[in-house]
Amino acid sequence: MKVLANFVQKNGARLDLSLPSERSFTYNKGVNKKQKTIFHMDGDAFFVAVEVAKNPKLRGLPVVTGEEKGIVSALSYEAKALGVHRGMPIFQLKKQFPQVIITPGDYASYARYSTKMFDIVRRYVDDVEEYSIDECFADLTGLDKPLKMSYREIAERIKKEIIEELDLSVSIGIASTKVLAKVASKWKKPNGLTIIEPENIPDFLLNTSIEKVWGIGRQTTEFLRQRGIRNAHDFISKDIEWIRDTLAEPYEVIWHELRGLSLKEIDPRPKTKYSSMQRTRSFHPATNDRVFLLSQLSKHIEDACAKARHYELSTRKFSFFLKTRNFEYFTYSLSLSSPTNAPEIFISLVQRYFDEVYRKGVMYRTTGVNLFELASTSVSQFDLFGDGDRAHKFEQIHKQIDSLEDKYGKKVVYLASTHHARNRGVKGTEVDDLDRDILFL
DNA sequence: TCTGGGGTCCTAGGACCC
DNA sequence: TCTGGGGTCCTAGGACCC
Repeated sequence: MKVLANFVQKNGARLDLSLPSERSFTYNKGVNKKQKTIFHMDGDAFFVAVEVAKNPKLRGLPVVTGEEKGIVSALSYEAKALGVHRGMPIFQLKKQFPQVIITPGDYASYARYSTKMFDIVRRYVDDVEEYSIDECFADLTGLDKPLKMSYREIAERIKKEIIEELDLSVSIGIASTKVLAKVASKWKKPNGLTIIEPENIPDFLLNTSIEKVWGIGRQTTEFLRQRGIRNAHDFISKDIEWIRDTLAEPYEVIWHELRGLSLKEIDPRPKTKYSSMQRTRSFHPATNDRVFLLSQLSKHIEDACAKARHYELSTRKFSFFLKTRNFEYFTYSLSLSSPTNAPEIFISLVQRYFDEVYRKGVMYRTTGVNLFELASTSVSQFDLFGDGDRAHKFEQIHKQIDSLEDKYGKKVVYLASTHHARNRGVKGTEVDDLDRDILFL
């Protein structure tokens, strides 16, 4: 039995394994004064819904997206009703459910619809936190007066406008905290609107199993279940001291939020900056081909660096990893003397240290790279003494290539070390590709 | 020399999310 | 359910310092 690392230090002798004896919970009235009204909205089967909005002939049919990934990444309610589930391999889907319509993901469209959907919310409230492509939070506190509508009416208007203008349906939850608003929006799906009033918190939580709570995942669910905590109400019935002594700090925040005390702020700042970027790819069958694996890593670095340059971000820190057929990770982390976003620098390091993680007899299923601690590329960060000079030259070259590619379309130019990965499985195209592409390094 | 008590900074890796 | 890809945040513990 694996114990969650976060718990290791604290779950010594003093565990209380008993069930909470009292199942009644009284809402803390002191909190009422600063009662907030938090709104959470969640797109219903969003990716697939956009496919249907683009092509209404698909309405009412079992549809999934994710063809290019090889697994079902989103599915319509009709597909779900058949027994299709997220993560199901496409080949298996085809065999088992030949009637299901499979589409490739069209992320540009999803992003467009997402923006439009959030803009409708912004007609009513200025500060909207775009939590993911199909989910947002907003603080509606006090808006009922100036808008001369109840909170329910505001939510109904938003739903109506999204359906009429975008042909999409959403589910909305309203409660006094973000965690509760998430519980509410999940309560009825699709096309739901659920409001949790403070006095109804216990009822909702008694019917919310612990793993459904935002922030409580598989490991913590298992840990809590062993201690008799099955639903969210069991969780909030524990003393705060018990939570503090047994779990890590984020769970204390969840405990308060579930009781109605708002601690998680709405953060409306646009997420244009990334603090890390990663690129990974799995393949099957698993392989031990050293050249192939290196070439995959090269491609990942090239792609991640292209994105980093697009956002004008650089870093000194990066890592690469191989994942074995048995899902074991072997990671190698590196620090440079100065930040860069030139792939040549990272690739030469991967080539140098690859054998620190690679083993001859082992079969690998995934490769990946991670750039982290990304920061704005600053003009004045020349490193005249170290590797920075070399990196700087490459950065200049890439700047030129990037602007060329913007003009003439994507990926005309790529690194020679990536060639193998980009042409895998396409037979008889090698010569053509060499003709068309400019290779360097 | 077999031995402190503390602070800070960094890293690796885990858990979680969609 | 034999498991894709892209993120964020947290924390224990080591390194280093006085």
